[in-house]
Amino acid sequence: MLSKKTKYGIKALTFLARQENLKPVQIAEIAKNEQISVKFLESILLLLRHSGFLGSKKGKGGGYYLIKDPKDINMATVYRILEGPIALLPCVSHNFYEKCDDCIDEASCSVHKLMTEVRDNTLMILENNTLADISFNH
Amino acid sequence: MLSKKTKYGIKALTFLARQENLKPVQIAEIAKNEQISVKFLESILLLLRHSGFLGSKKGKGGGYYLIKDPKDINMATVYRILEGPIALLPCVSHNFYEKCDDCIDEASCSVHKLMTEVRDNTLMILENNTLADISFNH
DNA sequence: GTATTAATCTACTATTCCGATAGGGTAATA
DNA sequence: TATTACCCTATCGGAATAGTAGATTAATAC
Repeated sequence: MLSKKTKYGIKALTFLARQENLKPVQIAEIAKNEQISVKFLESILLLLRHSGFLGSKKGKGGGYYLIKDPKDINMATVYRILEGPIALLPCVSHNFYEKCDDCIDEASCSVHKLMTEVRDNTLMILENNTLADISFNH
Repeated sequence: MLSKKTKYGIKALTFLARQENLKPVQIAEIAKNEQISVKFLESILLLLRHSGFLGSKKGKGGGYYLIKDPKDINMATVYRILEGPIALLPCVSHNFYEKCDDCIDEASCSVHKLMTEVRDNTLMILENNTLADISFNH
């Protein structure tokens, strides 16, 4: 299951992508529109800023804004930053690989086989979607 | 991430599918071969029995055995019983649907849109795989 | 230069779930 | 009738999630 952190993060990015101008949007405004706890959203936006998606401006008229074109924001990257591994098992993950304690041979592991297939497909979908793709109807 | 319950459950089903005869296999034997805690596996096998995949025999020479042909055991069904919803969000799930508290309109929700695509694909893969498919090389 | 605004940072808390464990009960078989 | 092995209930520590609180810092407006 997707964590609320990821869900809220994607919603916030979408909200910013849908802004008509590039003026900073306050945390409180995003939180109100997307029904998210202000403080929780705060920590998510900070993470997205540190990850290079958002810029921020302090003081009056401040807030957060996208520093990349939504067309250039890949949802696989966003997913990995907010949620973590795309794979459902560490032994199937590219970026977060870990060997199973209980598994002697990955090649003969039925779970590994099935989850690799799921992973490959999910990754393909996330990589083929940008923030622009999911934010606008076309 | 996949729970150990699901991982162990699938491994146990695979172990039983790979048996050459249909004699009951003891919990302890499966647990030893797959490196699973006996007591934890016990609860998983019980669930799989209640769900109609396994039969059991008590007393000496007892144990668990498949009561379906591995070709007829669909991995989507297994996944739903062990892990729960296939969808990453309740609002995207067919079998476990729940409306989001924070979401006013699903049609315009970017997360909903993306996760629906992921779900459809994952479901397709799980439905196209049987226990036989993942247990044997062909 | 002072007040206001809004992001930043640190720390804490309540709740839930997971994985595992313990121990006795019950039914089938030899 | 003794043994084997499944069946059932209860519990528990640890980790993660989601949210909360409060103080700090930086930018802007007057």
